[in-house]
Amino acid sequence: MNTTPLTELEFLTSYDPKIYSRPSVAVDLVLLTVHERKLKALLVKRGEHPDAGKWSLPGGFVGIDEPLDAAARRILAAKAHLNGQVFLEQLFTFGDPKRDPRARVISVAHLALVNHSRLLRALDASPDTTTLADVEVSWPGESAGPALTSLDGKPISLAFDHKHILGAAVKRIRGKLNYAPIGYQLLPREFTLRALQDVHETILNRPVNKDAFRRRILASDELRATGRLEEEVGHRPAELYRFSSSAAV
Amino acid sequence: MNTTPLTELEFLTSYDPKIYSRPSVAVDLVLLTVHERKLKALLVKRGEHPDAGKWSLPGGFVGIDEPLDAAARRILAAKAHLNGQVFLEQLFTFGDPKRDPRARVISVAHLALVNHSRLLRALDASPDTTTLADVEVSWPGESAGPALTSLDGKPISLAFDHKHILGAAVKRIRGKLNYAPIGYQLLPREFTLRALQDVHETILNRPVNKDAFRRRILASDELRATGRLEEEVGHRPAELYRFSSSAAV
DNA sequence: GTAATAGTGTCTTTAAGACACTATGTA
DNA sequence: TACATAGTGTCTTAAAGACACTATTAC
Repeated sequence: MNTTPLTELEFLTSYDPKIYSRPSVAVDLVLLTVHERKLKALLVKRGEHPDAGKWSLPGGFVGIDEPLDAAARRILAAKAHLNGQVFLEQLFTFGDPKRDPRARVISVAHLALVNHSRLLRALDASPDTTTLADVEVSWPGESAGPALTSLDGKPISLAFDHKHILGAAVKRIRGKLNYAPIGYQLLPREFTLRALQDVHETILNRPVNKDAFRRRILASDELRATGRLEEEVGHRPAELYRFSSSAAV
Repeated sequence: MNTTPLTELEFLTSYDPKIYSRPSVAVDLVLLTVHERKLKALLVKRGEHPDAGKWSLPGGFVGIDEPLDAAARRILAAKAHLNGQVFLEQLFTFGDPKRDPRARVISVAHLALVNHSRLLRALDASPDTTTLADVEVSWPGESAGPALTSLDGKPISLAFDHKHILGAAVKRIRGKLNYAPIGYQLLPREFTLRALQDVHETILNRPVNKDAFRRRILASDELRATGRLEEEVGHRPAELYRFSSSAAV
């Protein structure tokens, strides 16, 4: 058996005759945050056709030697000016040949979560081609579908298949809430249990039982009480907690 | 604003200067089945370097106009001779730049499930470069890691990063068992509750409570009793069930 | 009849939900 | 003081686990 390494070109042409019509690979980013009991996603305004003027998820092509998550973090830094620790995970790969009318572009969608005030500070340094749109999903529980987005109460439509990517992101974060401690990613380092419950209710789009929520969260040993209280709230202040393995933010 | 459509070449060269060094995109397939209380995966023997002679997951490049799931089904037909209805879902996209030493190949891994006897019939028509290897995973519950594979009790190592792809597949199917009716995908059209429980125990690699399992499965309304009994079993025969929405197999 | 597994009934345990009650800050 | 929300204690409910018991077929 011939074990002499082929050159990359030999390999590709022998294995993949369509080497010169390979798909492009991009990363699109669903950056979610929660503010005032609303789920919000970062969008950027498209400057070029197709869909020029429409809002879209931030994205970009993957470098030839760049890991997928590195591309996602590069886009996170470029479009949202977020550099430090940010929750990020791969979501799903969208590969419909017609999803981009110009060419075959396969998009490896990623989900990122960041707390609202940190995001606002970062976006202050951004051009005004970005916005935080409200995200609404009508479907409950385990079902799924596209997400609806609006700005100042007015519905907006997204470029390409981005409403489906956003829908997949909402489904993912709803599912993860049940078994993974991710709510704190959307809050400042110290927060009250009520604030965490608000985040859960916003994401799930339904009320959650206060007693059971407190019992479950505290029993899970994921939070650490600080002993300090919130201030200036006009009523009895709640105790502040931190996430236990404080690699957070 | 110029709204004249660019040609694809103009678009790609302006947007993606590295057009001529784009990654290749492949699909790798984790085809799982269960037989005699063992989880098994379809492997193919590599004929070419690197890793010539090693076992690997079946895979192939994605056509320029081919949807990702279509590529997965094409590979399913080519490597396992499976053509009809087969459970298939996208798993995860593996994009480490060094995962293939020859070139940048991004792999969109897919998970497929099929019942053992149907698979054996299909594989009868296959060359002997395929095998069904035993899959073992040591990590329990929600944790994860690479999978171990063995043939006739002897450990085998897989090509590329395929042990990690296989590990992700086992994690996925374990998670899905908790909320989705997928066990029946691994059984013939009619099966006993005990057989379904065996499948669950094999995948989860732990015993499951018989009473609770029966109650939960029957309450979920996913199964339909046939009224008929299994035969020739040497003891009291169990009733045969079918999956309710019998799009199955 | 015995062996072996199928299938049922019921008690215990665990976690969620309901709800009333007390606690403690601001105004 | 009133008010609003924080936080606790306990009862109810739902589902899982434990376990004993009956049922039915092969032999």
